[in-house]
Amino acid sequence: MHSEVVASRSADQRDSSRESRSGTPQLDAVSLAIIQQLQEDGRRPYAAIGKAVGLSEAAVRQRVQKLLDQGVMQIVAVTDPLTVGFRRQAMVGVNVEGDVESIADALTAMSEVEYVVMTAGSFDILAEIVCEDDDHLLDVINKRIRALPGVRSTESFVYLKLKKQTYMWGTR
Amino acid sequence: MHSEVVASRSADQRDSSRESRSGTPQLDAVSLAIIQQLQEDGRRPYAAIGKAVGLSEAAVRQRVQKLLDQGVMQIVAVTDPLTVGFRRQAMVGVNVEGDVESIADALTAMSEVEYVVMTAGSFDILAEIVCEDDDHLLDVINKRIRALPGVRSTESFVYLKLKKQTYMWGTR
DNA sequence: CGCCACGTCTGCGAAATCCGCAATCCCAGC
DNA sequence: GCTGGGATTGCGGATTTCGCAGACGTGGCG
Repeated sequence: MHSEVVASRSADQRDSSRESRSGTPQLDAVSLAIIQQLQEDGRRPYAAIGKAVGLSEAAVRQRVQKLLDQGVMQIVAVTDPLTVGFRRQAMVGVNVEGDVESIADALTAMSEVEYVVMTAGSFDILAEIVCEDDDHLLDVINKRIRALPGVRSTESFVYLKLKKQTYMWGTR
Repeated sequence: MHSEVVASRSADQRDSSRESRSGTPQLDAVSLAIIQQLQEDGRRPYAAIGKAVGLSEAAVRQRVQKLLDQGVMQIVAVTDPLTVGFRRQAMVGVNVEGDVESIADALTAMSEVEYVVMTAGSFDILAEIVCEDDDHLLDVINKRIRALPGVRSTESFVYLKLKKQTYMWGTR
């Protein structure tokens, strides 16, 4: 009933030969299993997680703390923006002349911008915007984003209906 | 030190005149403050939250449980896909002929698709895809998405660099 | 007005959980 | 074979969670 993870106890928690280029350590099967548990319920007690992954309560606690410290995961409350009073959302595609990264940084600094990613394709940057109403959205796009020096053009996609949003990376 | 929320105790926790059209109840200031606390740390103890928002431990516990039951928020672990072994991500814009929603549903059913939203603009649907490698990504886009009957065209934006991703709705 | 129903808040004791720490184990290097 | 570092375990003590009974405030109704 517990989908026990075997993983030959205390194998390679951090095998330095498997570091990704960004310096982020790879995760072993046990840590992955711990993350999965916490993706189902971020408040699940350490003892319960330990039983599921085959580790003691203290060991789970230690690994969770390390994962948090390393920034591999965070345990947070996520909400539906609509119920929290944000009624307009949009994805904005941005084309840039000159330094793309500095524009991306400028977008990152805006509190209405939830999500910024540099892409390959017909946009240089995609940014998701969360606003309270149409006026607010219009203001952010036309007055603030298009005003940035280096922004050549933008294209907006106003959200009509959010169909799916999961946080289950690795739970497949 | 605690940014106390006053809120004239036991005022309108759920004022039925302020229901949004979707039937989701509006949140009062105290619940919002609780959510903010949990957005900073999803495992923060109820007593600490209570001190911050001016409520007893039991009351906070009750409200959090209700927020979870109502689906207003969820407390989960979120990770950086890269560190969990997903090396390719892309946003895909989809154009549809016929029923948009049924295509959106089909995308929603795919485990590689993290995010599906119906939009106004030059795409009918935006979908975010999380894959293990290029082959996997290619397979999902060309074999699975473009094969859906009703999909007229797609345009892909492969992620080069994720600059920002927050879960702080309402914390502004 | 009195009364009741309903929802929320509080206080409190019992059970479960979290936390820190010292001891142990395991592997790699010398 | 010995040693060092990291991971794990076991264990009390402090803290937190949990369930529940009682209090409080509001609104409906005879």
